[in-house]
Amino acid sequence: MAKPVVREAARRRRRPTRSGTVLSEEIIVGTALRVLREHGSTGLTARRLGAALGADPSTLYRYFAGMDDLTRAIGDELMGRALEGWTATGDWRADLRALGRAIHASYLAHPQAAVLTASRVTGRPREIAVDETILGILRGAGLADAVAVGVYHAFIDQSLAFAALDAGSLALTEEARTGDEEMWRSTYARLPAESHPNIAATAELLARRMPHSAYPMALEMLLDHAAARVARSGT
Amino acid sequence: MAKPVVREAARRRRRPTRSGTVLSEEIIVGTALRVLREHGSTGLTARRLGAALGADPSTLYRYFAGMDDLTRAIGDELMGRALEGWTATGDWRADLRALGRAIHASYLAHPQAAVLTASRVTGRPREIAVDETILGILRGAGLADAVAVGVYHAFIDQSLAFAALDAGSLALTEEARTGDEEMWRSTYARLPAESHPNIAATAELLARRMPHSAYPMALEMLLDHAAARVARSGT
DNA sequence: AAGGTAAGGTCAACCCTGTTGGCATAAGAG
DNA sequence: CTCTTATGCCAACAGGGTTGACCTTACCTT
Repeated sequence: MAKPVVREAARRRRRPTRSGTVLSEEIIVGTALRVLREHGSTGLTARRLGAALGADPSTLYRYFAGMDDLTRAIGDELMGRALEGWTATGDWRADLRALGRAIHASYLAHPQAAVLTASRVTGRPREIAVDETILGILRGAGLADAVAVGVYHAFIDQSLAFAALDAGSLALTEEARTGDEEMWRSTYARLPAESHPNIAATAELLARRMPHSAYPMALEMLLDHAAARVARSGT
Repeated sequence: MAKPVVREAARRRRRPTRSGTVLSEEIIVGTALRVLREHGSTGLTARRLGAALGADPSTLYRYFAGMDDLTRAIGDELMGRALEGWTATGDWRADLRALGRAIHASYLAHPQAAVLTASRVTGRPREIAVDETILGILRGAGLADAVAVGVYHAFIDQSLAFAALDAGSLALTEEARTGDEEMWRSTYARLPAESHPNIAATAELLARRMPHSAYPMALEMLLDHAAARVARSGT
């Protein structure tokens, strides 16, 4: 690595780019989110981001080790925003539900960015803060460590996995205006009842439900499971 | 599109490539799976696949509209394999559990391919066959259509979402031998107890559990939920 | 069996991508 | 005020998907 990246905290000199803007990790990540929204999940390129920042593409390598490193920073930003829009109440079940929805919503607020990042563990500070919070809620509810870790694992993986999946269709819909509901109606509703009796019988219900996320339902299932464990540990 | 793709069924002439092999969608998809396994989830390129097939990269465009189209065909292949390794017994709960595990296992058998495809709905024939099967199991169990569609939605999305997530770490581990468990131990176990008391208290449990999939647990939660609905509908 | 049609393999070229080494310049330390 | 060096810029590299033109040969028709 000929050009070692300087940590944001240790950054001293702030030299403006040719177009006048002064860069920072924060500004770069924010601009990357905008570029992703405008150009789709595959539209974030070093050249395009450089142009959006008014800087040479290679300048990015002064702030991130590569596009992959930048991608993880974007993911951490979404995690951070999820935690910002959440406050503890003391009711573990309500808190966990709210946190799950906050994570899901934070990623879905930037579907194109979520597609890139949601299926990756970043190991960055704000993701770790979320993990700490979840474990705190579960242990605070009275679950034994082993059980808390199990529920935590299912919770975070489920939240991220659904965020990635749901963001995928959302981003796709916005990129190519195919209309997902239309796809369901056009593809699935046309299947003959002889070969696909079950799809044919439920085509209308499918078309109405599939464009929406199954995450809320999965989240409630997880909360039910956790509640059962909490009740058992209480006796 | 100057070169319209000929549907596989309508393909008449089978002209061997320069190196002698005769192409087909099946051979291309199979070779793509091999290339993915050998070169990682980002290692499937038109040029590399062409070389592996002993054909010019542009030949691929006679069979698929583009790399994206090929990607969806790969995903459908994995779905097809999942359904092949599954047989109905008549016990809805056992059948659904087995099918979920078959889907999950089929994708994880090709982690690099799964990363590319699991977060996408292909709308291709074998994916539709899986959907039809799931709905058949649930309706056969006696669930009302609206409930069956809801459980189906959660089931298929959960299975695909976890497949994508789990494949991600699996593919990553195989690509860059970083060792995911090591990452957990090195990053999370080092956090000071003052700032991260809950992670610190459960670090060992986390390191042991996080490298494994949370899908089995999530699947059982879904089956419990479905069983409750079946019981209610029976009364 | 001969001939025509076009499917399908090949080639060269296009513009895109991430990334890097060398260079220029100005910010901030002393 | 000077010096160091962080930081922005430039040019270039290898490799990516994709396409239009070309050629060859498998197959259908006669």
